[in-house]
Amino acid sequence: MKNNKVTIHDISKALNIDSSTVSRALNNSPRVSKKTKEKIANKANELGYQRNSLASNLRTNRTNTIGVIVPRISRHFFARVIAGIEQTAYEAGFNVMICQSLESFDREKKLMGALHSNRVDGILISISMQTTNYDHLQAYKNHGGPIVFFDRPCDLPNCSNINIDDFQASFDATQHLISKGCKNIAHFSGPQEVELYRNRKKGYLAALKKNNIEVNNDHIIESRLTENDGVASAKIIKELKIIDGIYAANDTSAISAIQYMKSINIKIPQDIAVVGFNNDPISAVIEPSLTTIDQPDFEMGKIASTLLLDQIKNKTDHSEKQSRILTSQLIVRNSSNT
Amino acid sequence: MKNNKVTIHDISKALNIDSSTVSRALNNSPRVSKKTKEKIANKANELGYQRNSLASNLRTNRTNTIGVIVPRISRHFFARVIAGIEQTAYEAGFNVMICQSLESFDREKKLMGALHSNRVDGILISISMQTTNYDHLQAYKNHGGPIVFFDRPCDLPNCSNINIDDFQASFDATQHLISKGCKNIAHFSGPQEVELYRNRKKGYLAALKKNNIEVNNDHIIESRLTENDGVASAKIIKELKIIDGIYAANDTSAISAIQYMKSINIKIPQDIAVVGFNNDPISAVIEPSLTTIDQPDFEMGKIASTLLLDQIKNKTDHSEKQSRILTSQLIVRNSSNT
DNA sequence: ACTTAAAGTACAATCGATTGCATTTTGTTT
DNA sequence: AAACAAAATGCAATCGATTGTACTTTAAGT
Repeated sequence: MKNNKVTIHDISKALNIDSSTVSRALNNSPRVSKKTKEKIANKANELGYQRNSLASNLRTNRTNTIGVIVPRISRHFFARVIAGIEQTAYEAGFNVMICQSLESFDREKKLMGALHSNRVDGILISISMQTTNYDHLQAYKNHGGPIVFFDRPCDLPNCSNINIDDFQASFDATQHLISKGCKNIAHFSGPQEVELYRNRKKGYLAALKKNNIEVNNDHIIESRLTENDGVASAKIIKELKIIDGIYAANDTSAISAIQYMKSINIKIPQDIAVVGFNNDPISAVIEPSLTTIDQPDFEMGKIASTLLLDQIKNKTDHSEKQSRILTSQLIVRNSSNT
Repeated sequence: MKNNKVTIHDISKALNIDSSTVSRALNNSPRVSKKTKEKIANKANELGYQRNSLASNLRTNRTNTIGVIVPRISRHFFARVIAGIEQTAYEAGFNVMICQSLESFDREKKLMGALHSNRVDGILISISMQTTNYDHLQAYKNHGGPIVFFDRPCDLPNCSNINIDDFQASFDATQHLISKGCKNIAHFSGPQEVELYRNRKKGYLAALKKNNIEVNNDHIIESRLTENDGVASAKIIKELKIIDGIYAANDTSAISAIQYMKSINIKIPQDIAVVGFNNDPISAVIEPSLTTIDQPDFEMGKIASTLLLDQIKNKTDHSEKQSRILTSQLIVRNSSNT
């Protein structure tokens, strides 16, 4: 009653047809007559045959599977990217293995190993915040297959990167606050090991400079941008007393900051205007609704996986880096609209 | 430079040691001397060897991988369940393949086939809304491995189900509205093919009955409970004119309904009190904050995967059904608190 | 030094599907 | 009916790792 896995040999025996013919029939090879194909298909169905991909992939040295590693699937942005990836992949007949690193370097390393070991044909990854060493990525690149990075840039040789222009987006966000009359704008920044956050900070700084506003390092608050960090950062802002605008490098921290500030009667946007980053669904619902940066998430997933699939198909080791920078958009809502 | 996959045979040749010994060494078998193990480990490292799981799994007939199918990974509830599943699985040395059906029966069928074909050792699934035929599940159960259902019940023979008591939770939610003085309570229900929604409806009906409130079928609005459905349902409510309470079978529809009602100046909870289901993060942020049912999502994932792993390990085909009903909790917030 | 048990290593079959090549069957042409 | 090309099927090696059994080396005991 158990372990009754059906193989092509079972079909082969049942019909007294060689297993090679069975295999070809199931793969719809033109070398098998229509009649035999039907017989085999029926028998396969009857026995409940399901191809053993392990065997098949071992033989063909192809899994038709791509691996995806994101920090956390529950984040709206990543969920949307994954949706884009899956759509493209499924259309191309590829399976997708989704994994989350939970921002842990160790986990990311293990996941890379597991994907490599499972011989996925390629990997799409948004590296964890802790990732500063790329050996595990290089190892897969050397002996595994192509890698395409998205969202969080990574300068591994010969690997494409799909990102938005974080610098520009941040510049726009900050400029927006300035144009709304903010004079002392704080910035909630993320871990500086992460290029993405460095770029966002640069955009913020550039906007200040452009407007001849002096940079005050006390106004740049660095954290991991979690919910708790948002509240903690808001407390610091409050102590500074002088802040009239916040540009947060993600919505999560911006939202919890808003909630905290509301609870202590700071008026938004009158006292302090706030701009976030990501356009999380929650940003449209909170009151006041949050001005934020909308990224082409779904499209990013589609482009990243298209690029990866191209590299997988053109085994021709051109592996030319084909980085793309997508444009994001400032969505002005009430948290910055006086 | 490419396709340079390293195998145990490469190591074997390089060291002039039989591949069987290499295999045993890499698996830390006691039959290989410490010295040889070291030599092999070093060489493996040097060559960038990564075990080919396809070959290994084919031989051992075990993948140490479980498959997970959820309707949509971006829903907070499912993301949390997955977190619980992954924690348990990783501790047990299992990999997890995450897939989303997007509520499509066809996709679910394909995913089951892919997981089966990849020989996952077992499957955890929350079936799609469209799923009323269970042949694809039975097929895997017959020739593949154990299945455990979570969240959405499914009565496949010999399969465990982990759910919350939807009836009781709904009863409590409705009773809460009644105790707050609501006389005409509407219910946003989901597709009636789905047992879960039938159960939630039953709980609603039971609470009315218990309080001698007559059931009015016009007050039960059936939909797929999407954001748009929430708005549409709210419009119907408005036309009824008489409704003073809504119990929605999910937060998504409740939240969009609240937003719509606010936009047309219906006061919540004064005019209409609202209770949702799921405790999405957004429910705490919306104003008024949403009274809802909190489910032990993370725990559900842990229990479901523990049960599955047990069945995988005890190959002893006991496969005794071990269903569990977890208790959920009503979280009272402002949308129902006058 | 010699036997013998224990430790370490090698041989060869195996998992299930694929595929180049060989062989058989079918069908067409004369 | 013979001849031959084309179509259909069969044979056997292969992918990379595992594992029962057989063999060789080491070490211990006397």
